Amino acid sequence: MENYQGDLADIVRAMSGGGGSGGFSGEVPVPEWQFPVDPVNYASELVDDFGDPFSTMRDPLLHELDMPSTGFFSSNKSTIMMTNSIGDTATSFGSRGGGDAEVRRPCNNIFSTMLQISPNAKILPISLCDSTVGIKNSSLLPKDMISTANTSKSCLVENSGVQISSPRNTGIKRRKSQAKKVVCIPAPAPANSRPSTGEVVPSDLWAWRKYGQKPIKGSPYPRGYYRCSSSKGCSARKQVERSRTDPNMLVITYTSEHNHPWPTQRNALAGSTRSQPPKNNSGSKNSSSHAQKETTNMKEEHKERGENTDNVTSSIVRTTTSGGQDVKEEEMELDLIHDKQMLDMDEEEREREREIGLLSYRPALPESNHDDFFADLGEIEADPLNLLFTQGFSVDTQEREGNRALDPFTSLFDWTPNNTSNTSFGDQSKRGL
DNA sequence: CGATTTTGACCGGCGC
DNA sequence: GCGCCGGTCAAAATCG
Repeated sequence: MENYQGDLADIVRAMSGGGGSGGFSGEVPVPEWQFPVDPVNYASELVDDFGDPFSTMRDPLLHELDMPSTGFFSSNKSTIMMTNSIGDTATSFGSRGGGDAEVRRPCNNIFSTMLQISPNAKILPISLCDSTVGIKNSSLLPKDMISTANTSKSCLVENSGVQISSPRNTGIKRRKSQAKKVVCIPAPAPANSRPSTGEVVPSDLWAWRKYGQKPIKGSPYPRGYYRCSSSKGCSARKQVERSRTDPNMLVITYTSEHNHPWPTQRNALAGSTRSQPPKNNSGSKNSSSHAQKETTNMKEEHKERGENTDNVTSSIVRTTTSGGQDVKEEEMELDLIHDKQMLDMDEEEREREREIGLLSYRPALPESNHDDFFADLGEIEADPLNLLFTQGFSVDTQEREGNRALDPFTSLFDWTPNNTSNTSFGDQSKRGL
């Protein structure tokens, strides 16, 4: 296994090549099956229009996820993208029986696994979460990529845990009868990078102000509560927590809608404007807070277990719900499906799933690079990532240039060295413009 | 000085 | 009714 810089290079190459116009396309042979369909046209199929109450919300992050030419993420509630950690092997998972999932393209990039579910498919996330099912149904998936499936699975299951499985949550949701949208993304930074808060949240164009943090029962990781500060009176909120099953993933739950357009200036800090913990611990607040303990413990735990906390994986699922009763029914149904799938496994399969769950994918990383991965990422940002986000994504560069003024995400991904103050993943200490 | 984070306290729903 | 728990409030600290 290569180190992460190498992996990232692969990722960039793969994505560029996959996009068909990337600068790296000539460097690495890209299998023809990587993009059997035109990415733009393909992505256009993913435009969500299923009556999703959030379809008009246009959350920048989610809009980002919709970026057609990137194939980066998909917020389509009927589409789940699973990616692996190295971007060199991929497959697509179908739901159990393969009936609901239409494998549109096996792909070979960082966002390697993408599948589109028929809008008619009633059961979405859980069935897709079942990595074992995917493995069973996939002849393309090497055994060593099982953990990749698990990474996604963990996330998706986490989604189910956040939004679906918890009876307590169901009560709360029913009480509030609020539509929620759950997004699972790879944690942009290892948990130990911000000891005081535990999380670095990928910023979007909204300005989020953190108004609370709570330890969540059953999860070693606290949950942060953010509200939109772009506009007074905006009721948009989000909750950010690290997936308890996959600490590499962040689960972001969006609640309510923005009642205002996107900020014209990017001052969004995604709830984390300070990259550095307080230098002076002698303040009235004890810096060795619960969150810090948690994240520190998590770091050490991962080290002990030899886990790579910097897994470059991503998985997105958007689950849109509205109305308490529907939510409850959906939750129950999904739980039943998942339980049934578990029951359907033979013992060996269950054992394998348990192993997967415990032993997530572990690329062999030089220990010295472990903690500094995202620092390294920042270093190479001006290189492949810059190319990635300023060029490599552009299947239709001219069109995107033309839309630049209208598309906040062109600036979001504009990680040019001269624009590092706007970078979100690596450095969130910078305030707004 | 304004914006933001931190964090303990408080509130309200739910289950027992 | 009580306790648990998630969500929110708000004062103090911090940062640029």
